[in-house]
Amino acid sequence: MERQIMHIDVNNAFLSWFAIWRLKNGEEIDIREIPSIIGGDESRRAGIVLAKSNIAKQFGIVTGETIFQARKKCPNVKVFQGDYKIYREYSDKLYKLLLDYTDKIERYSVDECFLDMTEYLMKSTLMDKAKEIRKRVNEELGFTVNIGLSSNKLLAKMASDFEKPNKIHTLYTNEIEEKMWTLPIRDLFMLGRKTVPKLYNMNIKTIGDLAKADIEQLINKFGKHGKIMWEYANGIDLSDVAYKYEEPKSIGNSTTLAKDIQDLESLNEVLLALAEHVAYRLRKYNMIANVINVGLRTKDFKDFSHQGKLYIPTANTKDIYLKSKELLNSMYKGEAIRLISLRADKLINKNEGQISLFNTKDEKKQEKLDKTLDELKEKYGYLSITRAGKLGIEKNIKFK
DNA sequence: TCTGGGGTCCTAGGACCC
DNA sequence: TCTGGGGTCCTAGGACCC
Repeated sequence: MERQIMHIDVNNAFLSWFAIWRLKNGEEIDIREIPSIIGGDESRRAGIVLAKSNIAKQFGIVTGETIFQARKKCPNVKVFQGDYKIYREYSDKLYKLLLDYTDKIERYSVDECFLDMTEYLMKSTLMDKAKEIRKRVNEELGFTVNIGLSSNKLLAKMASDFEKPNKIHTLYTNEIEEKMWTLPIRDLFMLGRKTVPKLYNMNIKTIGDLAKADIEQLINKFGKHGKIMWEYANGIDLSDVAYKYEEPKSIGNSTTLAKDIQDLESLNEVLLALAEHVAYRLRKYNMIANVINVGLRTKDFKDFSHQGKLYIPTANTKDIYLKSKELLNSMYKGEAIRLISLRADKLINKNEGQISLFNTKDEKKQEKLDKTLDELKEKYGYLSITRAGKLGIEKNIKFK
């Protein structure tokens, strides 16, 4: 039976949500009505455009470019910083509203959902439901969404990306040729800045060109990715709406440093702050890590990383810090570093991890210490009590 | 005051084993 | 004498997404 899939995408999510929040908190100006952007912190060298108003878009401002470039295009663009907590709050409101329609909802990101409506339609059509959802989101939550309708996730997602804002589009199999094959290949999901030029060199310029290309040749050149891009171009996607909770496979944090750092001691201090945060998040998920990965970005944007297995899977701050320090020290050759990252990988649920025979007294002590500190963080805020905080480096790093 | 941060998945090559 | 082949695990790097 043909599935009934809906993809919902919040228009200019970060900017719209921040606009509503401001209005609710007594601000007069609706930043959706002026040239405005949500951007990162320029003083911390994180000054990129994260979202833009429709008016800012008319000036040619695009997501991902620097705020510096955005200002050149529109000198009086207003820049706001936004807040992830606010985004989360509105994302949750949307999710709750959608639960009125189906519980088969995949939260693909903070501002995108897939809905499997196959078993929830009764007499009404998918289009009826989409219209109702759009209306209710407008009236009850105060923002707009684009909705894509089709028989699989890929096509629904492509559809929601058509004309914006506040629009509903269909992209059923019989519409692929007319609505999708005419688009340039860069519009196809999963084709990014590295692959598009390669396809151009093969004289594949539209999604239609790709759909009609020789699949064997694509697999030859791109491996598994070649098969997927050919299938997507032909509107083939058998994946299910992943509505069940899934445990994270990795948890990491990274930070762009306010200034390049060129000595190991200082890098180690930043690493401690990262370790503390990553381990804290692991414990909140009740997960333990088998592998630790440390990454560096040099001042000229060269990325490299080292990873290593832990002797015992853990979520202890100290153990994670010591492992990451070992990795950092083995890889660092004195470059000027712009960004440092720490990622806990190959995670398993703590309850699934075998009760370690090697669990030493010291580890139990660490676990207890971490637990105490976590409780204080819950009570008084994350930054109230950090090991790294003592070193005064928190101001270099931003945590939620 | 030029370029975020959090993720997932894939691949190539080396080590090691039989 | 002149160099297998399959399988698995591990690591570094990279592509892509929002």
